Amino acid sequence: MSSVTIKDIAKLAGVSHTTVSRALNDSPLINPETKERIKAIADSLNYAPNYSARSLVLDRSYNFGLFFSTLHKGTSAGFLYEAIKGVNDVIKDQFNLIVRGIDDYKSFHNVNRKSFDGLIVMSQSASDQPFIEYAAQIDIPLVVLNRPLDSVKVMNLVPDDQSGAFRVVEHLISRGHRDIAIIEGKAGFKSTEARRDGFREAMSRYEVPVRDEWIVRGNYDLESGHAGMIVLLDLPERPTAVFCSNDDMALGAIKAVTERGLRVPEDISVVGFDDHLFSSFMTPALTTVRRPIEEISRVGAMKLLSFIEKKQVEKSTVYFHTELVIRDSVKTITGGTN
Amino acid sequence: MSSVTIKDIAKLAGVSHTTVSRALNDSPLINPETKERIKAIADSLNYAPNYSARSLVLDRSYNFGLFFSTLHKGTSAGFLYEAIKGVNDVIKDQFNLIVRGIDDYKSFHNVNRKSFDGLIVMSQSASDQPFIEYAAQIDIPLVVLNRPLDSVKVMNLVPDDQSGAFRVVEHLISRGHRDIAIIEGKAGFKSTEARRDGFREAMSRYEVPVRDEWIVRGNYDLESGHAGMIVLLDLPERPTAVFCSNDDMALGAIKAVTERGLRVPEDISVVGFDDHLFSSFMTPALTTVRRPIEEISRVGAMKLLSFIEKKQVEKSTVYFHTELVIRDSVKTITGGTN
DNA sequence: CTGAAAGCGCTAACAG
DNA sequence: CTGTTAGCGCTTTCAG
Repeated sequence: MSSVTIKDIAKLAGVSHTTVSRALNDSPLINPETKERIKAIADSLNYAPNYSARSLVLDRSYNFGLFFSTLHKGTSAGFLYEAIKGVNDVIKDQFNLIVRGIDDYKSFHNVNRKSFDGLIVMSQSASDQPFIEYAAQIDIPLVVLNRPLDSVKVMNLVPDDQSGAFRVVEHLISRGHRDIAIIEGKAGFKSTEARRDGFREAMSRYEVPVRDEWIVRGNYDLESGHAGMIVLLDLPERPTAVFCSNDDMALGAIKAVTERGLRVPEDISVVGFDDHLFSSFMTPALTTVRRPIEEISRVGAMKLLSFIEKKQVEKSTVYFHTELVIRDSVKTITGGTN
Repeated sequence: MSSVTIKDIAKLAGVSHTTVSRALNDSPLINPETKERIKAIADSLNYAPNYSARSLVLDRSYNFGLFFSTLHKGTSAGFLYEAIKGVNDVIKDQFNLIVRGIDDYKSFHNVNRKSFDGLIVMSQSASDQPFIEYAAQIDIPLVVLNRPLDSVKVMNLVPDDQSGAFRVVEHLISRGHRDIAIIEGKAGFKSTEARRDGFREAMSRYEVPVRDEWIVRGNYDLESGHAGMIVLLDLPERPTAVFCSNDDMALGAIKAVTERGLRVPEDISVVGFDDHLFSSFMTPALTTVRRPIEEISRVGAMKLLSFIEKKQVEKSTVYFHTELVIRDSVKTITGGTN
């Protein structure tokens, strides 16, 4: 039961272990017949290479790190799911997919070229800036997804949140809304800013005034959307539409509306951002913006793979198109501008 | 920039690399002063051990495999999320958490003691039976979560789906329902059977007749819940309550009800299973059963950890309590039995 | 308390 | 086409 090595095979085949190594690695300079013979023996012995030994000599770990800002707080299930799915689809079983929360590290020392052939950072907040800078500095093949970086030069794949937010707010305006509120995302998240900027851009482009009391803070979770909507509903002058910075908060917001005996979209319109799996099944189905996390992850994994193979990295920022998804949570107000 | 080894440290410290190794591993038989000196040098050099080398000699990989039946189909985002969170919380950074879909393997050869110190299989269907049998046979520390096994003897941690289903159906009955339908889960999943059994158990215990046309198939996704409810709604005689075998299907089912201009729970009651994160925020908030995946994963990881440390495995089946969560999706029918 | 030497399993010159 | 030899970085006897 104890594991078989190339030496065992060598003995049985009557050759040197070097020949076995070459045969198993499909070296061209080896007799096709002996190669087959060796492979047959290896098969019959259920030989599996010792990756630690191979890693040691080849200086490759066969590890692919997928690092999230955190695994405890702020990461939504759908987000984790799409990212893992996207990356896994690409690497299959050529690499080990190692999932990590950056905030689980006390020290980054053990994150290095020896332990990881490459790193994908799924960045959700500026909190992982030190890690990204560390990774960039040790010169490990690296791809940073989701959060646009300014300082560090790396391969950076990000959704175009701002234009997505712009389009969904533009959509509200086109349906005749002029009293539009925003429930913002978590403070410090770049996406929070980008979505707010898209909101403001649309408002100013169409010359719709922004009212301070209609800007409320959230933190991307259900509860904060719920709480935020209550604040808005309690205002003397209510908005007719609310842009929630993600779908989770939109769900919480709609709950708050319902609890007051009001209805979406009849009494107040609500839009979200992300297009979660459940968003089309809510009542009403949620108008939102689709952020292609799975696609970004897939492309990120492919890029990283090619960096590793070519032993050379590119550095650039690539934006991925976000898409307005129109459903039933927005009411058309007569006298609309469109 | 090229990485520093214990030999480099040895040279600087004026000792042998053996001594460095011992110092860094906190061997007791070493002079405390030299130990400190060596550690200081190691720190200043940013030394990080080469895990491939250490693995080779120690015959440990530091890899912890978390294997799902599939990563493509059938695994819900929340499920993946809770499992990863639970396991990660336990192993922190002592191990690499390697996430895998069993159906991504062409051959299991590379899953062995050399590559993994231990395995957690999050089993969702009988399709991974061959894998589990393989793992049991190579005698690797192993824990199987979520799906109850009959043949193989391993450490098996599972939610008590049947009693959960029993309790939620009992709840329907206690609220006066006697016309109760079920939308079943994916065929071939053990959980589908267990929940069906709990349903039947409650029905027979309280002597409520089960009607064939009120048993409809689903496959655990939103769409199938939607489709299943349409079938039920089109029946000449409708049930007053529907037990959906998971929350995703309940969401789809409620959508179908709403589309018909009917309301939950006024016109028809709906309950689910799983207690997804969003279930309390649906309208109406969903009555369901909580399945403690995160807890099961956490306990599973702890067990596996101890197997690895003690170099000895236990084999038994442990059930985890599922919990009825009462919310607003069930109407009380007057003349109820309770 | 410390060092010399061996070896984990594998690949890669270098010779033939 | 094949074998000999060395060595990847680390831990562990075995001697001092």
